Amino acid sequence: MKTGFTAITLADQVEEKIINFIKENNLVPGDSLPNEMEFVEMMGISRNVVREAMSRLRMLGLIQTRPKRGIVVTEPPLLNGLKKVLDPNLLSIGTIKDMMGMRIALETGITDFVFNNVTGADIMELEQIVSRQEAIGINNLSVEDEMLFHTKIYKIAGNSFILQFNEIMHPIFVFAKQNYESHFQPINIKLKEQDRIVEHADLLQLIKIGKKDEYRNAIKAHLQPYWEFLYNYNK
Amino acid sequence: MKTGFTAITLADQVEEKIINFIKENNLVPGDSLPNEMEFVEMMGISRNVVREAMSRLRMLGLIQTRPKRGIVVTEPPLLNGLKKVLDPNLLSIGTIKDMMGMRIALETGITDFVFNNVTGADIMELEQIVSRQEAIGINNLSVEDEMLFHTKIYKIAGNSFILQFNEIMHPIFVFAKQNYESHFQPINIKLKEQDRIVEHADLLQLIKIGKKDEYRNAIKAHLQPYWEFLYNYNK
DNA sequence: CATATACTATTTGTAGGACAATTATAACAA
DNA sequence: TTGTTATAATTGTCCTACAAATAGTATATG
Repeated sequence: MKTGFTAITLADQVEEKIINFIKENNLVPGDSLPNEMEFVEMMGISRNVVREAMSRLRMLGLIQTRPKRGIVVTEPPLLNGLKKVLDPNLLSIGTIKDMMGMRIALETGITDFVFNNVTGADIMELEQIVSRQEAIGINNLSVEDEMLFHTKIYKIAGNSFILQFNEIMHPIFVFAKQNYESHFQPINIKLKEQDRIVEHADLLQLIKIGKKDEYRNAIKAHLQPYWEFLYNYNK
Repeated sequence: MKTGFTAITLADQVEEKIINFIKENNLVPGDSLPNEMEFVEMMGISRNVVREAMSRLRMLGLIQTRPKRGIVVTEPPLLNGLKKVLDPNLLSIGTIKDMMGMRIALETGITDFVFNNVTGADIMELEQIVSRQEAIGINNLSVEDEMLFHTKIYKIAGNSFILQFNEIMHPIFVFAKQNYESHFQPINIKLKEQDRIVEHADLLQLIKIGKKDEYRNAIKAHLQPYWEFLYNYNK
């Protein structure tokens, strides 16, 4: 049985042609595109097909369309597509594991940026986050609590693309954490057996005393259990 | 003048509803969706609108559609959308700079993975790449030549998502490199004034002798000029 | 009985026409 | 000059029709 094959539709081709049209004519955000009927005539196809293609580009944020005004090129938000597609239910464990790996690489990789940019005010904010989390108790931390600390770290790094990427990865982290904890419940039992777990307080301390290399190792140790766990996990 | 506002169309809403339908019913790759006409009746809209929404999901790789068979959920390739949208002409310098920053963070961040996974065969392959590049001469390296070395590093890291991401970022790297070199031509003049440039041969040497921390600093030094350059660059 | 072939019905793919909704532009009025 | 109104152009939505592909069934064939 033939499987997986999907025909290339006219909409697919027209979508590509329109993207090429933008590139070949060096259009930049703010420039106008020909209107729907002009594309219809240019390509000898029906308006429906043009509209399907435009609808795609519109969703990606590559164009904006308004009655009478026509079609205008816009600066696309880069991660629109990824956001819509990133549902752990639809992804293989291998993919989820790779994404957690990417997250680890990213968060260790921004260490230099973090240490370059961090201010006294940042540290104060981190201290507040940590003390609030200690009040809650490490065993009761929700994923959102957990996220607060990391998001602040990303903000200090000062790269809005990375920040955005991290936000979008959130469902993956939720998935990894929930499944991890449902296996090693309660999580702290498992962790007490090992060397003491790396907590946010430890990470903050390393930032405060400027131990960059130790921080890099610590943040990795903080995240890696979830990644390693995914090796043995079956959905 | 009102600007930037784009109406929320029916297609936008239907797209969202279909995605929610998949999530709420816990559909996984291989499961079937209701066909077009069923959605038409469910939502009281025209078939055109449903088709626009489906066309979007199809583009993202979230579904496959075939006559008679209907609509089937598929595991989405995560970066379909990003790939279509990533054209340096359409992006602000700030965004491009952030993406280069992400690349630097990623490539430094995978250092641990690289050193954990690297084999003798990998090193031999890297040696071949480096010696070929030295034959060409560092000043004559095309972006594609340059890329060969880095792509191999990413492969060693063994994370296909990161590898894919790097491939998609290629246009950004081309843009950064070309503009950098058109400012400091020839690039080597500029670099000779500084401490000796970090070349692929140096990176390879550090891998061979297992100097992980030095490698991490070196790979950063190797890439950072492009990133810093973007600060002062105006399109 | 097994296997290949042809048929049928269903569903997506494409086309074209009609009208509604929106709004940039022009024309006009104050 | 400024504000209002009319207009015309363009996208947004709906509808109908048919083409193309194909899963499933029926039929023919060895």
